[in-house]
Amino acid sequence: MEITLENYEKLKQEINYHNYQYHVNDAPLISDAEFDHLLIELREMEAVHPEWVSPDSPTMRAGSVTSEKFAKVPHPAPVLSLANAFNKNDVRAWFDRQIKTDPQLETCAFMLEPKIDGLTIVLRYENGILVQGVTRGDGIIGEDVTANVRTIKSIPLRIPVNKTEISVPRVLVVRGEVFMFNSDFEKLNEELIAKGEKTWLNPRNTAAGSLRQQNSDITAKRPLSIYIYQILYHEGGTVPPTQHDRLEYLRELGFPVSNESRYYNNFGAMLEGLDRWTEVRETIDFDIDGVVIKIDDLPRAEALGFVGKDPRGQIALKFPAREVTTILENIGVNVGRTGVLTPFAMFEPVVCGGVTVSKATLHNFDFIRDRDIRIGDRVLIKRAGDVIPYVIGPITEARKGDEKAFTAPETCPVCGHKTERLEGEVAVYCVNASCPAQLIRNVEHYASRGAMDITGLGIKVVEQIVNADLVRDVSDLYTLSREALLSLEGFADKKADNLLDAIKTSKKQPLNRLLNALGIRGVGEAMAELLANRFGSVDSIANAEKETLESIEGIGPNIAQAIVDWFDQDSNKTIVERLKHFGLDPRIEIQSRDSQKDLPLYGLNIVATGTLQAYSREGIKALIKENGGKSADSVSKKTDYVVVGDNPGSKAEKAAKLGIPILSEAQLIELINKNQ
DNA sequence: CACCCTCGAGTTCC
DNA sequence: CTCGAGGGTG
Repeated sequence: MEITLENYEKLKQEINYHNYQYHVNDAPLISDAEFDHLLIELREMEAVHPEWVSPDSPTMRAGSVTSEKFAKVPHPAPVLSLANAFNKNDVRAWFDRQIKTDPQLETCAFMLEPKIDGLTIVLRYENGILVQGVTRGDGIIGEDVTANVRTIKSIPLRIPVNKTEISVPRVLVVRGEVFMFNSDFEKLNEELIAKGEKTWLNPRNTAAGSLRQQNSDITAKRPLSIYIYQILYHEGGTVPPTQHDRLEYLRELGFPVSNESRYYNNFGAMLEGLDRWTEVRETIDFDIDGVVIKIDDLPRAEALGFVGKDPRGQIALKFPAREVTTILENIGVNVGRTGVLTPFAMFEPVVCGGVTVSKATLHNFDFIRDRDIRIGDRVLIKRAGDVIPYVIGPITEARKGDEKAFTAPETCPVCGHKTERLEGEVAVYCVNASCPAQLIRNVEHYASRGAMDITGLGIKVVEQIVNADLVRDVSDLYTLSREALLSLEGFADKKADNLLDAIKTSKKQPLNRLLNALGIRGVGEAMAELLANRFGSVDSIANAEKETLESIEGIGPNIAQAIVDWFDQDSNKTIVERLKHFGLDPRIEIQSRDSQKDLPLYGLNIVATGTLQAYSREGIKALIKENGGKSADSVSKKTDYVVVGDNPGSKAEKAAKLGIPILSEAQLIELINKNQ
């Protein structure tokens, strides 16, 4: 059965009905085996969507749960869930409702706390000794995982940990969230990779799996952490009546308590305080899926009562999910300009990080095999750097058995030619030199921004002119006539003229751009620039010996060979000749190293990131190079400065981590002027 | 030879 | 952004 909320509810009802027939009417309609099968299916759905599980789920019923792994333990007080808010308006509406019930709340104080993406755990202390650790379960009854909980090093086995003067209630039951720090998670996965074992999908997944280990020795090896945030129950002694004092009290007893919680003495301040969390989410070392807003005065909050299972005195402001699951419907294959076949995932559209995504690259066929991704799988998706969708891996627990493995196609999906896998390479190639897909991608690359920068010649138009047989290689672009373009769909005078104009203008592009545009294997923006500065013309590169090329720093035997091979091919010789014939033969003065020496940025590696004000990305790179600096695209230890604009991404973070000085645009210009 | 860095190539959505 | 491959270094 497909995993949808509708099916889930239907299945739940069905099971509850059979349960009733069996236990109440004593007249079962189906066999025990069939009943168990339904339960298993339900549990699979719940494994994928834990958020669907409500107390009326048959899997939550004590005794009916077939999992015999852990003993059932009733909680001393309900372990409640929270109502959700998705924006500040929801928060306001929530508070307005509470004021109606209790007008004196108008001036009340609040706590904001991280809503950690982990697993709720309830810890029971008797006479200061940890006696039991229980999962949340349905909120009424949980599972005894004491042995596993004991292995979490930050959980005190005895309280108070060091301040003996604090009195502890005879029985103290606290609630916390078990999770894994992102850094610990990454380290764990690195170790698994080193051992060649399967990696975990995400910290939450790992924490959940670790806590449900039968063998607590395994749990002990997992770097689990916990933050405590609630006193669920106590017998004897007194506990502070406000949330912020309680957190302080818990901290003094020796419990780990998050440092991110904040106190606000009125609603307006709290509302403003919510803004802080966007940044907190970025910077802290653990995943949070929201902020919990709590009325600080706990007796008052409790007096508000409940909506269903949710206490009215608290609400969770949920962030848009960054990681979501969806069904992998199919795997498609693209053909790149080099002939590389690249698989991509087509999945049921889902909202991830605020936008709907339906496709993501799968990089290569080994990636699919190594992660064991199958068509029909429920897969975990995230937006890498919050932009590009990325398939983390399959949720194997949700498998039903009809998922299909995927293997690299033996023929090109576009031209049908046999594919090949080169020795020692991961990529699978379509080796047909005249594969139309390759031609289209090739022309697209030629016209692209880093290359000849022909505006108006995007993938769609390239497809049109190639399919109409107007262009068989890039040199044909310069033979395009107005009439021919006008015969294409969507082309009128204006569009045709603009395109012809842009093509004509491209004849004046400098040597480095033309070299990049040719699409020689291994020669991109950076290599093209290197070659241009060393050789000065296309001909001089074409005539260069392999050894000469190899002697250049940054060019090794492979790239040197690729360059020689490219210029050896007759079809390419023709292209170069024709381009020259149409007036494309850029030359530049060969640069010696010494001529750069006096420039203000000589010897400096500079990376630009974020949206800049005065310069475009291209512009700032040119500025850096004009002044003798090197402009790279990624930050490393060798980077001297990072120029940061608005909305910087991970590069700015990495720079901060490595202690690399950060410059604004203005500071860069200052640096240039100062050194002149 | 292992490791780090850089580059190239393919990619998503608005 | 991610991955693979090429190049350089200790």
